[in-house]
Amino acid sequence: MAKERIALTKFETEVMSVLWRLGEASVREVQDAIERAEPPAYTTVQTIVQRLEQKGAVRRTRKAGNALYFEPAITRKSVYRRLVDELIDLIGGSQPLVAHLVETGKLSLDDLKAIEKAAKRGAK
Amino acid sequence: MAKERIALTKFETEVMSVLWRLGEASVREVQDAIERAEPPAYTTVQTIVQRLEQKGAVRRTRKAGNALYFEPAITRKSVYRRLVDELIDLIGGSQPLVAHLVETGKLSLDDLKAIEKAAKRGAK
DNA sequence: GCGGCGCTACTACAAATGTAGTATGCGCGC
DNA sequence: GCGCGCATACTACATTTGTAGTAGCGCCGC
Repeated sequence: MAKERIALTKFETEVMSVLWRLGEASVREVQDAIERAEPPAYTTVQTIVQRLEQKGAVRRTRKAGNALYFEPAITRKSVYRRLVDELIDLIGGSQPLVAHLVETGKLSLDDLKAIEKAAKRGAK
Repeated sequence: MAKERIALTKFETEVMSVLWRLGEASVREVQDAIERAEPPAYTTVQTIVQRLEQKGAVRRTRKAGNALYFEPAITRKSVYRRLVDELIDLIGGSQPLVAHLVETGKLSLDDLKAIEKAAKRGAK
């Protein structure tokens, strides 16, 4: 389902997050879903969605009233993978990354155990 | 050692990586240390280093010949923390992040165990 | 059927970022 | 002690990104 060599900016990624969460949304709905101190103007969100459309990251699904609805055209996982890969590359390995998480208290040993268990079950 | 609310771009972060690795380096050395298909021009690297200096991320240490040497003025950890935090925020938690790593094969169960062990020892 | 309102399409623009050129200065080797 | 060459300081510029305004069209309600 697509090669997905699409680079997304921060804000674009944020919009994608909303779409992944909602499955489908109008520009208005995306704007409403973004929580910010200073919320972006409607047209700002619109521009981002348009850019995403040009990049092939979202596609139009339907029209309700005169509003268009959009859905993601790339998977959450593919985008995460890209971001995570970059970070791993920078930090120098996934193990150091996780070690960093533990060190800085972002992740507890219990968390690790939970993940292990889930992984074992999932891998079956 | 500094509040370190410094935002770094991708390229800037790359340069910082070199400096953390080398401890101290001239612009020329940084340029040489960057591996790229198309290596950046000397002055390009120079510009980045200058911007880093303005941001307070690096500082001059000494002069050898007529070349300046620079060293990091912010810690690797503080930058990592920032990047990791952003990613966690986006993905929605550190646990999902690690889960993603395991799922996509970036991290094995053995890695997890190793990290756990190390953490236990370290935390003592 | 028509008017208003919301939505889209298009345009604009400032700041950040990546990339590099030019002018000039200074140190080292001869 | 002088000039060559590398390094610096300054300037420049295209692109990307964030942010938003405006013009105009098409639905829906009346």
